[in-house]
Amino acid sequence: MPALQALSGWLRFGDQQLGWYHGPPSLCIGTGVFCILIRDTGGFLAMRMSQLFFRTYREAPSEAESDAYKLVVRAGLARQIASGIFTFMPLGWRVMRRIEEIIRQEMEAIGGQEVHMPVLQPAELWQESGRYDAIASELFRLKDRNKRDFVLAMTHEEAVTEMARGIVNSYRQLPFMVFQIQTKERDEPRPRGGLMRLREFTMKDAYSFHDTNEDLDRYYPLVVQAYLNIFKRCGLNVVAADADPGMMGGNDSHEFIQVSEVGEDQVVTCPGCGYAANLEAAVGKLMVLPQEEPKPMEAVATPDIKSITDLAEFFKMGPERFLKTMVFSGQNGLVAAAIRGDLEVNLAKLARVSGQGDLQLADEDTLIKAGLVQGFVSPVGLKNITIIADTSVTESFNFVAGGNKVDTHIKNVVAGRDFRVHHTGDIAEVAEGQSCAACGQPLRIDRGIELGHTFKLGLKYSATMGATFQDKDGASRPIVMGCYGIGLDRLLQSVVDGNHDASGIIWPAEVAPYEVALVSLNPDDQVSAAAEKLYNDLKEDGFDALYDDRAESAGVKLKDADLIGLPVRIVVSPKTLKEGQVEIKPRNGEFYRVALAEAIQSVSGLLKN
RNA sequence: CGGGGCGUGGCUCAGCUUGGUAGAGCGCUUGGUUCGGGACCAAGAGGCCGGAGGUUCAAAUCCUCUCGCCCCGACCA
Repeated sequence: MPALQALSGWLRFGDQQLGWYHGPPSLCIGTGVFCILIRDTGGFLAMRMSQLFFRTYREAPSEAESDAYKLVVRAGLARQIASGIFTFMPLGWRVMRRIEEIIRQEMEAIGGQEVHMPVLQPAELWQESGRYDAIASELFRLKDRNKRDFVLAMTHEEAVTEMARGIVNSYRQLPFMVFQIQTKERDEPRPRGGLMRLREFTMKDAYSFHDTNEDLDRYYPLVVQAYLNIFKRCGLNVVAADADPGMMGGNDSHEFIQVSEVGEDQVVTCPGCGYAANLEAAVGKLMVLPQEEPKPMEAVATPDIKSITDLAEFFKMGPERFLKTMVFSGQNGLVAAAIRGDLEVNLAKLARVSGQGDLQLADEDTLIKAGLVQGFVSPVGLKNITIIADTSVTESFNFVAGGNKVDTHIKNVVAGRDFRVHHTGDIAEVAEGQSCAACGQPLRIDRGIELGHTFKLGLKYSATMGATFQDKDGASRPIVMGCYGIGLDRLLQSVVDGNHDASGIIWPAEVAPYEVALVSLNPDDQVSAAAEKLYNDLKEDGFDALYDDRAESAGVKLKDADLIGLPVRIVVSPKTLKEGQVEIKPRNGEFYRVALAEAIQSVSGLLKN
C-alpha cells in the first residue's frame, strides 16, 4: 500500500464541524476520520444520537439478575468484560463524571483537597502496616521485572499515611483532609450483582488528620453531613447507620445504606426516632426480668426436651427464663456463647466480644469430641472453652440452663457463681419488631446496600507506620486519623435501583447523562428543520441535549428515550408541529404541548425544580 | 472454598434424553412499502456449538478433564 502524502476531509469534534482539513496524514486515525486533541473544559457537550457510540438492548443478558443491573446493561451504560470487571461506555461514563462532580463539590465544601495516589504500590508499604500478611487472598500481588514485590491497592491508607508522615512535622499543619477518586483492586471471593461488588472499582476515599481525638470528633460529623448531601443530590434517600467498627476496633463508624431488596447488608431502623444501625451493631430494648435473689442450683430431668420452645412448655415459663448456650468453633478453639432463651446470637457481635474471628456454629461431631451433648449444652462445668456471656445473662439470676448430660437441665443457674465468664458483652441480635431502645417503637429490619462508610481510624496506621507530629509541648505523637469511603460504581447502580420504572431509568437531574432528550418523530422537512433549530438553540443556551436524529421508527425512538431516561423529553413531530407546537414530557410526569418558541423556556422551568 | 445452574451468530433461546450435513426470534446489510410506542415484505451476511482429550464409520449431542460465567452460602479492612 503506498504511503499517504496528504489527506483532506472535514474535521469534526463530536457532532461539531470544525473545518476542512488538508495536510499530512499524521492526524488521520482511519479512513476519513481525523483526530485532534482538545483539552476538555469540564463542560458537557450536547450530542446527536446518530453520532453517539452506544447501543441499547431489548433484552438484558441472562446473567443480569437485579432490575437495576438489567437497566445498566440494556441502556448501554456499562458492559462486563470479566467477572467483576466492567467497561463504562459514553453514556455511563457521563453519569460517573456527574457523580464525581457532586462528590468533589461536597468534599471541597468541608475543606477536602483532592490528591491522586497510585494503585500500583511497593509491597514494603503494606508490610509496614502489617496488611501484606494480614490479608490472605483479597490483595492482588505481582512482581516487577526485577522481581520486586508490588501490590494493587485495595484502599489507600498506607499510601496516604506515607504521604502524611513525609509532610507533617508539627501540630501547626493539622488538621487537614485529602481525598481522591481512584481505582481500587480487590480479588473478591465472589463478585456479584453487576456493579454491586466488583474486583476493579472506583472509590472516593478521604482521610482526615488531627492532633487530638477531640478534633476528629469535631470534624467527623461534617463528613457525615457531606455524605448525606451527596446521596441526596444523587436522588437517593440513604440512612446513616451505626456500624460494626470491625475487628480493628475503633469507636465511631457509620455505614450509609440505601434500602434495597438486593442489598447485601441488613439495616435496623426505627420509624419512631430515626435510629438506624447495621444489624451487626444494632441494639434493641430487652424484656426486663423481675429481680430475684439467687437460689441454689437444682438438677431437673428433662427427657428428650431440647429446644427452648419445648423447655418453655415443660417448665411453664417464658423463653426469657432460659439460658441458651451456643458453641462456635473459631481459629483459637471453641467459644461458648451464653444468651437468654428469647434472644439469638449475632456472629459479628460475638466475634467482637470474644476477639475471635472466623466463627462458625460447631457441628455435632465437634460437640461430641468436646464432651458436649446437643440440646443440653451448658456453661456450667465447662472446661477449656472460652465462655462469652451476653449482658442479658449477667444482669439476672436463676436461669434454667442445660445440664451437659443427656435429658438433664439445671434450675437457678447464676452467671459468675455457677460458671466462669471470660467475656461479657452485647452479643444479641435485634429481631424484627423488637422495641427501640431509645423510643420503644417497634424496629424494622431491611436489606440494604452499603454505599459509603465513615470511621474514626484513630492511630492504627499512624502509629504502626510512624506518622507522627510534634505537639505544643514538643512531644512526638502519632496523628489521629479518620477515613471515609464511597463506592461510585455501586452508587451509580443504586441510583438506577432507586429511580426507575418498567420502561427504564428515571435519572435525577443532577446525575443524568444529558438533561434533555430531543426526539424527532417521523420527520419531514419541516420537522427536521424545527428539530435542528431547537437543538442548536438548546446548545446555545447551555443545555446538555441528546438529539435523537436517527432514522428510526417512532416506537424505537420513544422506547429508547424511556430506557435511557433523561429528565425531560421534547418530541417534534408533524402531528403537533402543524399547530406550531412540540410535546414536552418530564420522564416521571405527564406530557403537555407548548408552542415551539416556548419549548426551551418550558424545559428550563422543568429542570429547575 | 462448599452447594446449585449455565456456556450454541451481537442479544434471548431451541436442538442434546434416543449421535447422522447447525435452527428460531430480535439485532445487522440491501431494496421496497410504511410512519406516535421496539413496523411490514423480499433478498442476504454472520456460528473452531467455551477448550482439550476420548468413544464411534460419524459427536453440539455420549465419556473424562479443563476454562469461563451466574446464583446461594462462607468471605467482604
